[in-house]
Amino acid sequence: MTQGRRGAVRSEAARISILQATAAQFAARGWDHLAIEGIAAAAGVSKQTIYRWWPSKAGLVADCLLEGLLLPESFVPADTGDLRADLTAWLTTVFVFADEPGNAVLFRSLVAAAAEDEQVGLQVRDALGASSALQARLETARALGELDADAPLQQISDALVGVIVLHVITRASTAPELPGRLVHAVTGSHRSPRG
Amino acid sequence: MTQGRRGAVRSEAARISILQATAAQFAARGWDHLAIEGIAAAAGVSKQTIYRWWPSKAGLVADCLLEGLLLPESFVPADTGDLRADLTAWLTTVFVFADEPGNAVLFRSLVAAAAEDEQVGLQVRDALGASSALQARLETARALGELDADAPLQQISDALVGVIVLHVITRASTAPELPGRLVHAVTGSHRSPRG
Amino acid sequence: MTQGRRGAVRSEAARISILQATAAQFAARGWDHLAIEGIAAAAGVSKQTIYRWWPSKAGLVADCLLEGLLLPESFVPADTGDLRADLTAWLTTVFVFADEPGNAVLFRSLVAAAAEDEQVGLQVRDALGASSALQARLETARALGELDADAPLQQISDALVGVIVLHVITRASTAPELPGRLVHAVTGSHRSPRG
Amino acid sequence: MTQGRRGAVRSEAARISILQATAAQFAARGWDHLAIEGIAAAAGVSKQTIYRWWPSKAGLVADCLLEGLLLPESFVPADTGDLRADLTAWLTTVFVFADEPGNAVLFRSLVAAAAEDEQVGLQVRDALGASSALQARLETARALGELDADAPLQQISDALVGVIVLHVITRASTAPELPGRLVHAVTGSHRSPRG
DNA sequence: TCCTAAGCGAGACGGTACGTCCGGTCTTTGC
DNA sequence: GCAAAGACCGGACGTACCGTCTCGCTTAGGA
Repeated sequence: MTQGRRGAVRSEAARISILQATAAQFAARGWDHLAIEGIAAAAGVSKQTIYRWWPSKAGLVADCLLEGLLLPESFVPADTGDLRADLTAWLTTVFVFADEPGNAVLFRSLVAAAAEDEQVGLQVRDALGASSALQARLETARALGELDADAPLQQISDALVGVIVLHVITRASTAPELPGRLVHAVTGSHRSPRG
Repeated sequence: MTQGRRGAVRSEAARISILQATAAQFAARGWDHLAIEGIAAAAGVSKQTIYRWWPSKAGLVADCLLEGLLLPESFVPADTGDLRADLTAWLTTVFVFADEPGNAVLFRSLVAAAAEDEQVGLQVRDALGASSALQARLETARALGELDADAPLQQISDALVGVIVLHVITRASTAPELPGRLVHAVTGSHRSPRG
Repeated sequence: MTQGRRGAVRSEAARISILQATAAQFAARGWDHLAIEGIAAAAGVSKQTIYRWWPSKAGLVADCLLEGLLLPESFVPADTGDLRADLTAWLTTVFVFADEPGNAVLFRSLVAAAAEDEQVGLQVRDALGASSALQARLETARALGELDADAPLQQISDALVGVIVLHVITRASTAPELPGRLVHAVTGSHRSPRG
Repeated sequence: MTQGRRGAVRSEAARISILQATAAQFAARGWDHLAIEGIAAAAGVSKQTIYRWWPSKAGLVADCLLEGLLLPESFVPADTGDLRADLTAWLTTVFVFADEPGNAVLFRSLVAAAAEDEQVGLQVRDALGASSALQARLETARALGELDADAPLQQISDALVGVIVLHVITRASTAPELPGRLVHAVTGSHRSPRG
């Protein structure tokens, strides 16, 4: 009944090995010194096996992001009932992680990769929480009246994620009070404190 | 009187030709297909002349930015007395420029270059107005009471520039109302309308 | 009684299809651009089916020669009673065939294949008539007294075939009188005309 | 006054090193396992330096032949006044050399290379003496009356060289009397012994 | 009638080499 | 002493085949 595809089946071991090697090399050498040959060698795989399944090194990186091999936790803001505190904590976490010397190269490389490939761009945006988790947190806050009913949630989350990206690009040093000020700037007083 | 250095002096013609060729190739082929050999050929210059004066292709791009060869006008927000309107107009200008098909590659490449090189990163940030012009406009607004006295100006401008960068990365399509909503998100109600 | 082998039997259709594809590809692309994958594709056969039955591409070519798929007629000298005339005619035929633009590649490739593989080497030699037909014609001539009783028949035929091979290798152009002169050189006056 | 070409000059060391490596690899691995990458590695040279100066591996081999790196002595027949003896000695020398186990691969590879490339073909023919030295010896013999005035010298030498090539191809074993019989066959009685 | 061995197509896999591009360095010549 | 021309070593690109190896199916004797 099944239409019966013939021929050997794709090697899952090879797939995993390739993605892990990609993640390792990407973190170690950065986006534009990332070499398919290097990945193949590190993965113990022939180049052709990579080219058979991925169109480019961008595709490899996008898949690594999908599998969570590059950004291990996917930065989910907590929900303690206090939106600003939660966002500040979340932003602090991201900044601390991104400023970790080992991760700085990784983050910059992610931005570079995102700039050169649409897939990676979207993946990075999601991985930084822009779409799902962060959005959800904002919606909760709006439902609870912490934000105005017409607050531009999408734009708020874009601003937050954008700030992270800009931070990565400019290699700005992070003062401890920065996340709080950023959250303050971005959430403004969409819910008037006096309201 | 002159302290007497002998030998030929640096050729200004070569310098200009190189930077112009860099700008042209950068816009045409993007950051990571930008080749020093290609620049040298297009500039009618030997590779050595490039390596003698610049340490890397990032340095070339940084110099192009400095000379305004890549972002011809440096996006300066107007000052009509209405901060939100001015910022919205400014943001619209930037988005329109960035979404121009010919400029999209350029912008993405700038982000990629910025991510890989600190010099370029800072240069890009300034070129997008984050430091000087945008900052000045915000200060004016604060002085006029459009913003609270303790409004986090630096963070507001970072959020705006960050949003631009994120927009470039994710290749998001721009709805006409988007700049307004972003400005709304970022300027929030730092000065309460009811205050 | 039968020693009992079970399982499907070798597909004659596949065998033929493979040899025909080999012959076609060999004539079209030459010996060292001859690809097993190409043969398999052209024959509508899997690579494994080829490797199951032949050890190498040389084996394939040798089999093609055996089946007469490469040198359709096996150049046989006529016997009109005049040895020199017969050999000249035969040599002319071979030269004309070999100089045919479509066949030149084929001949050169045959020599290349012969040089790299013993089986093919012997097969080619036979196909050019060195052993059987040519030899037989010389023996007839000797029996009739056209050649001395102690004429070195084997060496005469080797010289003739060798000249063909050299001609193929050097891509020499063929003057019409060349075959006659060669026959003259090689048969010399083993039977003295004055004798 | 000199027309003045600028830029670094071709490295003679590299040229020599490449040709020597080619000769070594060719003798060791044969024509169709001869790899440009292998030559480059053995010569301590980048691939580009090879491709800059030679169009193909055939060109490399042809140059090796020109420089005498493959066939060290260029097989010149002696002149003792006895043509047949000289040719027999010469042919014996060639056969002995070609049957040397180390040289057999070399000779076969030369034939293969010659079959695939015209330059190499002509070079091989010359190196085997067909054109100059052998021809000269035959002319001397004709002048002395050892050969008829109208003896087809070119064809005689072609037959001799052709026999060598055929010998190489068919991997025939060489009986000691073979060269004599071949010379007998080829020189026949162009000068009638009774004349 | 099953069982089992073999043939066969498809095709994934680790490799080797291809010929090209470009990086960064060095050398030669001319101004 | 700068600049052009350009050769050089090295590393990676993406492609083509190699020969081996599963897969899932078909074919054809023995049990």
